[in-house]
Amino acid sequence: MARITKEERKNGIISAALKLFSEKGFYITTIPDIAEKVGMSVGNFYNYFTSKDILAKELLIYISTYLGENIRDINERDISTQEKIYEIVSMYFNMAEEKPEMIEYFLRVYLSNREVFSEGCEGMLCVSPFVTEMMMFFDDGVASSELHDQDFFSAFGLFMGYLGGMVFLFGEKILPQPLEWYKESISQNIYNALKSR
Amino acid sequence: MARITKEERKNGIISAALKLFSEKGFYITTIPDIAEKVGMSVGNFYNYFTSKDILAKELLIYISTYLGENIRDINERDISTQEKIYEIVSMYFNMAEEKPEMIEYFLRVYLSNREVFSEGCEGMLCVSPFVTEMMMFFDDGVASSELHDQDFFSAFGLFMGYLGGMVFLFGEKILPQPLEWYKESISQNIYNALKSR
Amino acid sequence: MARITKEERKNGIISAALKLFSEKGFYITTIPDIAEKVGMSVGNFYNYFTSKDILAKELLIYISTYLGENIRDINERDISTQEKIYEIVSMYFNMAEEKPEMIEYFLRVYLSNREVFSEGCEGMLCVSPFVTEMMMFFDDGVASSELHDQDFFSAFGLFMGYLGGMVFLFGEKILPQPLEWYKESISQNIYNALKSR
Amino acid sequence: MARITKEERKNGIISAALKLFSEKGFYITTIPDIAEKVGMSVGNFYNYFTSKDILAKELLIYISTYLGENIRDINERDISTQEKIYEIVSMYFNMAEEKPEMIEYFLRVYLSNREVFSEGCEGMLCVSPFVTEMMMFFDDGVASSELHDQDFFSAFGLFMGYLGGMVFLFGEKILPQPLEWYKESISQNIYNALKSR
DNA sequence: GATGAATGAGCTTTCATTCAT
DNA sequence: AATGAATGAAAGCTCATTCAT
Repeated sequence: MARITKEERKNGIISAALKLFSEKGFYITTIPDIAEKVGMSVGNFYNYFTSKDILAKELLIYISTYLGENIRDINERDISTQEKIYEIVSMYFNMAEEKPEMIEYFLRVYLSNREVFSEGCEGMLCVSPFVTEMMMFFDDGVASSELHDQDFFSAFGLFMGYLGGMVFLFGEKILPQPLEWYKESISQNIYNALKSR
Repeated sequence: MARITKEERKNGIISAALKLFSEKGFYITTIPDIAEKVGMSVGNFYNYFTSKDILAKELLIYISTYLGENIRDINERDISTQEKIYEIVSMYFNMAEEKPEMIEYFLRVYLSNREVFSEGCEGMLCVSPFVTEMMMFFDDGVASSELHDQDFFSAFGLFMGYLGGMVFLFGEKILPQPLEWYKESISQNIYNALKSR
Repeated sequence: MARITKEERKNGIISAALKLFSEKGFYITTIPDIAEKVGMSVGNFYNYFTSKDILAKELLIYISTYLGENIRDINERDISTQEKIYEIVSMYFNMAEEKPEMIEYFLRVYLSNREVFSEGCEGMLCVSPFVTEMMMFFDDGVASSELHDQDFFSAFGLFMGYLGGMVFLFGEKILPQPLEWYKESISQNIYNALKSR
Repeated sequence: MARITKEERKNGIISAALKLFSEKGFYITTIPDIAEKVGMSVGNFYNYFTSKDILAKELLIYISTYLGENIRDINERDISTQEKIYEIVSMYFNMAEEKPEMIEYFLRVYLSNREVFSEGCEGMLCVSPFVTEMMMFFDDGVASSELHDQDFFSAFGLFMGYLGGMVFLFGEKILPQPLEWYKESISQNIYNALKSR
């Protein structure tokens, strides 16, 4: 009799909203749009998320957690830092191809609708699961003398800005090659930039 | 008797809109907001720009041209590629501090409101003055054997993604130091990533 | 406890809009006008009709159907064609006195706001229930040799143009007598014009 | 040095407005539209007509006068009433083909935008040059015993409603034949309806 | 006479959110 | 939990008309 649990309903909304927000943008996507995609009434939507903004914030935490977990998996492997860089780039690009809504949500919704996240996600609050894991990565690399000891944000901005930039170009259909194709050179560039001197 | 010319009026709108869009976002900013900031009636606004979307596109071209000109100035100087990198980073960070609305517009409005720019700014159409100049920079660097000969987008994504990422962190007030402070390490990182091997 | 059904709401709008459009014209009548007359919020209006134009088209079909049904009732009676003419004229004038909004909508909204009906009501699309019935009337009259066999539009234009013209004069308060008063002479004129020779 | 006289300017406006109003309707046509078509500034337009409504009324008088003159020419000819009917129908249809803006203005602007003409054109005030001439026509026909002595409006409504109806069908591109083609049968129908019995 | 920038009220339409059922 | 009709504020945009030049 497989009842749909509250948890499943919530996941359904998350999944639908993620797709719509990342495709059409936060303001273009309406609550009726989302409700329709889940197959649920508008009124009922509000039993799961008390506002559009709250939904956006939960989505952000959801993605950040997911990304963080993926990076932790890589961090925990017994491979060199250079190999880790390659793995993170691969994972990120893979996600951008397989589940583009996640990365696109980051780039298009989070990075640009400040007003939506200003209350409750100040600083890196909603994004910390992912940022923390990147910190671990750098610290490990520096500890093992594979990476140059530098300010975290200089390194973080390079890594994530670079990947974000590439995915943006990919999303705009500007890249002449598939994302896959750039993995090597990009990992190499990142490594060259960060390695100990 | 210092009449306000049509050109000046248009510039007034551009300047006001740039500020508002970059601060509050495209959808939160209303035409009445802009008109009020310029000190002009709503109706009159439409004598200068036929729609909100058109304004957004003209703004993009305006910024791209401005950025492109600044980069050309650097490109034309008789300095090493490594120094050019430093100059571009400086110029970019300087702009982010002095005229934050320009860079923020790029990051927050252009990069995320696809639907606004999809008609008329396909590909890199409205952004070409700036992109072209970055191409020149890379080509020159490769020609003089200072830079590693690689795919343009790999290099472009690194450079602009990195700078964009830093400015984003700066805008979010996450950076513990002023942007200025990062110029050296970031230029170095970029140079290390791109230099000939 | 006598809830208002969706159907009743829609009919309420139709009825209010019909009155307002026919009295004040399509462009002078605003959606707030209509909503207020139905006792409903502006927003809610759009749950029933997706645009002002759509409403206008549905209204036209509504009237055309209503008129068509009335003519069919007359067509099916076992009376002479001359009597049918009298009955149609009576019915039309009666309607113009009792439910003037219907005829006036035809004359004032449909006949003159081409741009509103150009998409979706091309030719006689939205008006066919009524036109079809008039065709039946003529065909029957010709078949029984009571009417002269002539081009349909020559006959249709006479009949409807004449009636429309009279109702227009009536609406302009130009007629010295009530519409009622003209029934005989007009029916006679029409019959004389169309009867077999 | 052929200066453009005030009169010529006014005629230019009349001609342009007539075309625009009849094609697009009164409310869709804007004063800037008209000014542009005449090649004149918006501000200057108001030196010739003090408002859009005034223009509409002057247009109506202009057309009514023109139509009246054409009918007088026919009335004054030494031909039978039946021939006069044919001549009037011909003239009217000819005008509808050659200068459609005039007839269309009558049908689409005057007949349906009551609010525009309600002040200043009450009753048949602005249309009297034309109506008067039609009255003469009927009176003459009755006096010579060619027409049945009946109420003026019964006859007028038939004549003008019929012609208007046909031109409407023509304008809607519903008629399978050119207007020309219907002249005979329509004149005959009108004569049959009105002739003395 | 001529210009056209300027005004501002008002229009159609949208949408997050509520709440009676 | 679930429904979806209802609200109403606010958005983008238009246009007749004015008036300083």
